[in-house]
Amino acid sequence: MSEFMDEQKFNHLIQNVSEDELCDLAELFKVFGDSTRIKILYDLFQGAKNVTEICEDLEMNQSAISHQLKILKTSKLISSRREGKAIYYMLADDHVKTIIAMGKDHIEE
Amino acid sequence: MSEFMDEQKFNHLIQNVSEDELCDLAELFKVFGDSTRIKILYDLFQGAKNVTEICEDLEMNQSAISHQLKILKTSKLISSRREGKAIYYMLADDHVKTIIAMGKDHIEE
DNA sequence: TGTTCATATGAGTATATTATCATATGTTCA
DNA sequence: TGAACATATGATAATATACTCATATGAACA
Repeated sequence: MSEFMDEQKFNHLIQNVSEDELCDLAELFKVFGDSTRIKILYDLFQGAKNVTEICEDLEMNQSAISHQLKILKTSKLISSRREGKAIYYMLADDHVKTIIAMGKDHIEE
Repeated sequence: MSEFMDEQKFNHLIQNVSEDELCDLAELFKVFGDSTRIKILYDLFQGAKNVTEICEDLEMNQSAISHQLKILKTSKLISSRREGKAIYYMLADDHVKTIIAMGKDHIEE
């Protein structure tokens, strides 16, 4: 079925998805569906970064970044730890990379 | 790296993604980030359906569905064929199923 | 050709979203 | 403790989005 995924797990995942689960899925993808947020996520592919570093990388102001970091954290796509004055953000798990890779694979055709 | 994807292809996909490509990715995920659209896509997991059938399945009015079908088609997530008066829509390729499966896998944790 | 069925489309409205600005919170260190 | 740095947050304004309504387009068939 899929080029990338074990067929049994794949079939399990896409069977009998309830309306509520579909809404949760939409909420998840909505988080990926903003260029600022996806740039932050991609920036974190390099490893943990604090807010100031992310602001510099994206050339955006601190408040805008903080607002988006909050959304990413609420969706559990990133986690954070404090180090002195700075707060470091990092990807929560490999799903983020995988989902982005899937999207890219689609676009590349 | 990923549980689901060949490591070499995976690494290729996520390396050196340009800012423009990240914006395109955001645009793609934005399409998945609406509950009506994701319900339509999931409805089409069952196979090709015409507009009337989709309206009945989702219990939504025809105009709303047509508007969203247009967005899905523009993003090349679905394709269509005419059969007499009816127009049948179907998933454009397996990426749609894979991306949704990835999202579900993330949510299930 | 005119009527009916199926779908698409444009305009308008209500809602959601994002960035900015101002300011608050929290940490470090003199 | 107070100044400086790092981050978070609330309010606002601008923009984007999705649904509805009315209507247009297109196919089939009498």
